[in-house]
Amino acid sequence: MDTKEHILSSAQRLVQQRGFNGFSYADVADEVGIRKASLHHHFASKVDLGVALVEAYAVQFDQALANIERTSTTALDKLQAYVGIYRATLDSDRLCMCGMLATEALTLDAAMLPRLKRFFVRNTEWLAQLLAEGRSQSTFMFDGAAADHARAALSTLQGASLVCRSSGDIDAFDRTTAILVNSFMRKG
Amino acid sequence: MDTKEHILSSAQRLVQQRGFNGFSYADVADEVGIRKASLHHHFASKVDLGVALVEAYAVQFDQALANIERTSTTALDKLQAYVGIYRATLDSDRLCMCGMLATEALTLDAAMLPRLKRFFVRNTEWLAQLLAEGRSQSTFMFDGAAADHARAALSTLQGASLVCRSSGDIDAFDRTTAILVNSFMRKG
DNA sequence: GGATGACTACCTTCCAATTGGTAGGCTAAA
DNA sequence: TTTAGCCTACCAATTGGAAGGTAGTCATCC
Repeated sequence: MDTKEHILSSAQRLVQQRGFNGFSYADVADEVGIRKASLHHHFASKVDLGVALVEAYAVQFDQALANIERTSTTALDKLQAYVGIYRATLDSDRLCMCGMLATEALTLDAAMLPRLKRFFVRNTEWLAQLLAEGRSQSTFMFDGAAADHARAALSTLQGASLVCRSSGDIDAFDRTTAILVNSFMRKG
Repeated sequence: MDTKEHILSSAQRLVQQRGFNGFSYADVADEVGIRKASLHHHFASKVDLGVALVEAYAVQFDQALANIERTSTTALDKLQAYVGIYRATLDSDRLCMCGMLATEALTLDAAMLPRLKRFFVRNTEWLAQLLAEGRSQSTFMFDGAAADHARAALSTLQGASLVCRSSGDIDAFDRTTAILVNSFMRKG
């Protein structure tokens, strides 16, 4: 139980830093301090571990979103807090785990894909509602479907994280997200 | 020579689809139709292959950019043609090779990283010049440094590709890029 | 209360397959 | 005669995983 969580958090970090094809059971075992075979006791196969990782990550993200709803009041605050999630991830030398997995999708077991997809749907829906809320309050301004702008915003955040990993320039990430947030603000 | 190019194009596709950690020398050898050991004759190590891949990809991209300059006249046309590169990549079930590599950066040999970085710098600079050109012609409109908007646009394209790989929804990709292009257009 | 059995968590040992890579030899062209 | 290009045949290390054993913790039933 404690060990299981230890495994999950260790493996999650490894995926976020190195990708699903970039770590092995041996890596996780070393970090957790148990033998490789004991890992198989908790997660019979690497696919099982992968599925558990995506599901655990979805729960974490839902909690983070709920936390934003609780602590932020305005639509702008919420949007900035959402950006802050990605910023914090970058700060710990990680990428969004599902962004990482998405690039590796063609190599992943079929069992992981629907869960992965759901993560993006969930995020897009949450953002869409936020944007729609902001528009109805005249805080935000944009043309067209909120869902499309939500997906575009999510894309920008994922892409900015990826670009930042190559450049190492986190200030550039901040400027990108500033442009993103600003694009929703009323002009004039 | 012909074989060498065959190896490069095969390996490039493998990286774009499965990532640098998602393919092996055996995979390439099978596709090219030679033995694994013969690969080592052309590229002594996988790192050497990786370096050659990034350099070849940079050349390809430079050619594609030059091609845009030659065939497109307006800034808007050029921007749309640039988006078209990513769209075509998605259509062949690939991601931008350097986007793929960027996510795996923490697992790559140090020799690949400066080349990878240069790709993003090059793209950002090209886009920045395009955006600046469009603004000076009053085709585009945006506040602040063109370089920052260029980086943001690149981020959106990379991220939209990644999200599309998970959703499989290429229409959504088109809507995202439409929003991106539209964000530079004069309003009212 | 003590034996029983089920269960959890971990272990050592082993496995076949795959990884990137080496050594050395053959052939054909320059 | 050298060299480029390819081969067969290896290699050690690592991969994910299977087999089977041990120790502790339960609840249950006589």
